[in-house]
Amino acid sequence: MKDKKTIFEVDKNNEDKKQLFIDAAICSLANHGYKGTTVRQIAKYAGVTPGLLTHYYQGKEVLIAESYKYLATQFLDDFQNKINEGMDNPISALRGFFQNIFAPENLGKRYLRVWLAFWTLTLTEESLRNTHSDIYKEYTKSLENILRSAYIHNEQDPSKKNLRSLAVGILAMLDGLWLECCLDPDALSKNDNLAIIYEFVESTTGLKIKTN
Amino acid sequence: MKDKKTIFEVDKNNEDKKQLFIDAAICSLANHGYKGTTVRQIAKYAGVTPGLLTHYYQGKEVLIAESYKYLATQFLDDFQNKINEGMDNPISALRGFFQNIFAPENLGKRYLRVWLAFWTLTLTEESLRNTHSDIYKEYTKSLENILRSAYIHNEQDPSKKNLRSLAVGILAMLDGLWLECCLDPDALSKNDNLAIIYEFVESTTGLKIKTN
DNA sequence: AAGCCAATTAAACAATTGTACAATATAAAT
DNA sequence: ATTTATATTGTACAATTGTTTAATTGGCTT
Repeated sequence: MKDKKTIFEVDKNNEDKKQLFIDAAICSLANHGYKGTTVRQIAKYAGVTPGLLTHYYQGKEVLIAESYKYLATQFLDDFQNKINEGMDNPISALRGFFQNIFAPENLGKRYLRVWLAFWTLTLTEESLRNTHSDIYKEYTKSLENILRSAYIHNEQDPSKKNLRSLAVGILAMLDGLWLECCLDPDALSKNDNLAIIYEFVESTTGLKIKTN
Repeated sequence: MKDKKTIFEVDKNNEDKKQLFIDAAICSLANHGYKGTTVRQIAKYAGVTPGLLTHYYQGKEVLIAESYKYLATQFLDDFQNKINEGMDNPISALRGFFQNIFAPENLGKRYLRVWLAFWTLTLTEESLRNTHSDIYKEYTKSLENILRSAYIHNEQDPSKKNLRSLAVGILAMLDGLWLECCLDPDALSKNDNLAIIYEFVESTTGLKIKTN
């Protein structure tokens, strides 16, 4: 199996130059933040000369917007794939989802730098706002589906629950915990976070999540 | 009573110049984001010439760091004051706290711009990280205190609950909902948010929050 | 080999940035 | 009124920014 490329490394030999620039832009955002992500810095990660950027993209801002769409879509796809794989046991799929979020390789300043840059752009570029909105809707919908399956799996009636509110609440708490973790890595350990999430999810959904 | 100044307006006649610059910096961040917050823009909001900034602050970055400390501290103080006032009825104080967060005047892009800029700085400046860490600790502690009081007020035993986990979880969900609200104002209404929060808080704490 | 087209480079552009500094204004103290 | 110290301005500067453009490369077709 191909080893999974992280967003912190760029394959300079990538023949798809448009994708190469996206990889380089994300990598630069992760390592140097929005301010440090200059055309020259992106070009360095791409192993290319600054002037080439405008040959493939209308400009720097457009490239970063495309990078956002790419990364957000990729995250959603990953999520949905993992969920669909584990649909035979929705509860353990849910558990895997939570654990993955707080896995060390998905935390840290470098990830936060990327999302801070994207959120910042969302405030000014309408196309990004629409991208975010679309992805968020699908995200919640997918989580609703797992919850529904989990209820059925437990022979409970999902129709008695407000699945949407549950999904939105859970995602909000995940975002909040993740944000705090990145801002202050010493504040909460992975186990702290999981315990909090499990407790909240069990209380509100009535589903048994924790393993004994 | 003095009308409360928002972070979107600056009193150019303020004789305390150091504070004037802080107000101007925050105002600029709110209206133009980190990228648009130049020394010249800050000076314009302060009604002053760009050169004056280095006379009162070591540089632009230092000023913004000070602005963060000021605003974060102010928010914490406001929170603690309101809580202390309502300590005779902790449950309604809690309710007021929730409602205040999702009041229209505390939402919106302009607020998010400020915090995105600050969070971004937190990733590079250690002093800001410490400020954030300190304030967050006090924030959770205060929320723990309300919860404890609420239990006692209801003649329940607070020692049976993990107050810290509850507080951290609630704050995380608030942050997540607030963030999503700012990024996509159409996604969730104020009532949506409150319903979600109330439901989660009631389920996990066992306290009755909702009004009939 | 010759010619052509796209990819890529290298250099230059004007604009904007944060900051430094000498000149000037202001107010207080003598 | 003169001095002194501080507050403020206006300008200049070097550095960096995103982008443009002419020159150069490299591979493909004929």
